[in-house]
Amino acid sequence: MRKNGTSRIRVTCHACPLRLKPCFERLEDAELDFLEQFKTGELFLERDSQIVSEGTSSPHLFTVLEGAAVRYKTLEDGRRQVIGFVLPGDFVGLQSAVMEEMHHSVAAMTAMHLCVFNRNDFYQLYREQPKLGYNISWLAAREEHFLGDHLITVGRRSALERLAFAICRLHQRARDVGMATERTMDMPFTQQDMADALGLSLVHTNKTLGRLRTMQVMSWHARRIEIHDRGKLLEIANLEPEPPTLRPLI
Amino acid sequence: MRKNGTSRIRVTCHACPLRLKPCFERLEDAELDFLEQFKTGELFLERDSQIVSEGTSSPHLFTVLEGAAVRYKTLEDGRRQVIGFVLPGDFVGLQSAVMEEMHHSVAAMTAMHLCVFNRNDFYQLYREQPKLGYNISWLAAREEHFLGDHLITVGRRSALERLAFAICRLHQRARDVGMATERTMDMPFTQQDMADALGLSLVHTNKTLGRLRTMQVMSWHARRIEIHDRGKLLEIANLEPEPPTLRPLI
DNA sequence: CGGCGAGTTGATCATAGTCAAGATCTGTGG
DNA sequence: CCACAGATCTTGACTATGATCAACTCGCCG
Repeated sequence: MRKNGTSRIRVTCHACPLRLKPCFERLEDAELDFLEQFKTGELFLERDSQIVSEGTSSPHLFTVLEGAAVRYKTLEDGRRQVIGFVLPGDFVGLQSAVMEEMHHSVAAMTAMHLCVFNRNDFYQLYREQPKLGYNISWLAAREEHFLGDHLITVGRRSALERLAFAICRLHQRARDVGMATERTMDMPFTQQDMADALGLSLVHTNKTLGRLRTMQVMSWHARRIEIHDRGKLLEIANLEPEPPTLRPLI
Repeated sequence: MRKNGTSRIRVTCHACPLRLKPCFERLEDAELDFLEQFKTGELFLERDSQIVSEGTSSPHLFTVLEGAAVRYKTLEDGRRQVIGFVLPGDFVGLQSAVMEEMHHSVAAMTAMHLCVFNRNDFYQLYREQPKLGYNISWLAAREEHFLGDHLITVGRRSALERLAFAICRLHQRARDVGMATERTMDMPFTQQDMADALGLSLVHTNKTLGRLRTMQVMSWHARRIEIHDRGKLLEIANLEPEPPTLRPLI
C-alpha cells in the first residue's frame, strides 16, 4: 500500500493534523519511521459506518485522525450501553490486537479519517520500538481511567450529575483536540447515544437536559452544546477544571 | 532486598503457587530472570489494608499471588463504586506506573500475598523484555474488557441480572485460580461490596439475593456461596459457560 | 409537501432507594 | 466458656428516581 522510498515525506505527514496539537507528545524520528512502516494506509469512513464489531477479530487497528465514534456493547434484547466516546488521537482495536476478539463495537458518528495498522505487525512494535509499546500501555491505562470514571458515574451519580459530568469531560477532551471552543461544542452524538452512555432512558435524559437549561447552566440544541455557566456545571459534576495533559499518539 | 547470586533458585519460585495453575502462560527463562531482577520483594498484608490509594502515586507495582481485593472509587460525599474485584494473577498499579497517579484505590479484603515491583524500573521492562511489555498491554486489555462488561451490567441490567452476572463471572475467575470449586466459593467480599460494585443499595442487593435463593438458583450465607443451578444462573446472567483462557502472568 | 430522525413534554408505573428495626455472626476479653 | 460489641445480614414499610407509554414539534432533505 506504500513504497519505502517515499517514507521520508510520509513520516512528517503521519497523523499530521493531529501531531501539531499541543496535547500530543513528540516522537523520535526512528519511531515515526517505524510507524510509517507499521501503517498500512488511511481510511475515510461515512457517518454510521461500523469500525469494529463485538465478537469479531479485526485484522486492523486504528488511530483516529478526525471524526468521532462511540464504543458500545449490546445485550441480546437490544439494550445498548455506550462504553465511551472516541475522539481524534484515540486508539481502536487493542483488544483484537492482543486477544482473540473485540469485546465491544465501535461505530462512526461523523465522517471519519483513520490511520490503519496491520494487526499482524503489532508485536513487532514491542520488539523494535519499546517506547511505542509503552505508549500503547499508556493509552490502555488512560482508557481504564475513563472507564472507571464512567462506572462510578453510571453506578452512583444522579441523572443530573451524570449529564454534567459526561458533558464536562467530553467538552474538555474535544477542546484538547480542537473540536470545541471554550463555551461551545458541535455535538457529534445524539441524546440517545448520551442516554445509552449514562444508563438512562432517552426521555429522562432529555428532561434532565431541560433542567440544566432552566438552571441556565447549559443547553443542547440542534447538535450544538452551549455552556453558559462552566463553574456551575463543574460543581454539579463534582469536578475540578484540569489542564490538558501531554499524551502519546500512536 | 534480594541478592543476585540466589536468583537461579528464586526464578523457579517467582509467583510459584500461581505459575503452576494451568490458566497462566509459561515464560522463557530469560523473562523469568528479568522478573527476578525487576521484583523488589514480596509483601504480606492484613485484611483491610490499603494497597494503593486514589490520587497518590505509589512507587510500587504489584502482582497478586494470594488473596482478594477490591478496586474502588469514592465521591466526596462517601458514595462508593467498586470498579472491580482483584484476584490472584492480577496486576495492580499500571496507572501509577505510566501516569502521574492512580485513579482508583485498591483495598485488601482478605490477607494477601503480593509480589512487589519497583515503578522506576517499569520502562526497562519494555526495553529489555518486549514480550513482558506486550503482556502488560494484554492485561490492560483484559481489564478494559472487564470494565466494559461491568459498565453494561450497571447501566443496562436489572438487579437480578446484575447479581447473576457478577456472581457467574466472579465464580469463574475464582475457579480458574483455584479459589472456588464447581459449586461453591468462599466469598472474600461482603454484600456491601457487591452492592457497591453493582450500583445497588445494600438492602436491594440483599433482597435480590433472597429472590435467587427462593428460586433455588444460588445462596450466599456466612461468607459462602453455593450455586444450586448453574444453568439457570447463566441464563439469568445471559452468559455462555466459557472455558478459561490462557493468560500472561507478570 | 411529506416523511423521517431527533428532540420535547405530560401522565402513569415500577424498580430500586431510604429508613427502621431486629437477627445472626464473629472476634475479643474476662 | 460465656458475655458483649461491632459488623454483617435480613425483612418490612414507605418514598422517589427514573422507566415506559404516548403524543406532538421541529428541522432537514428528497
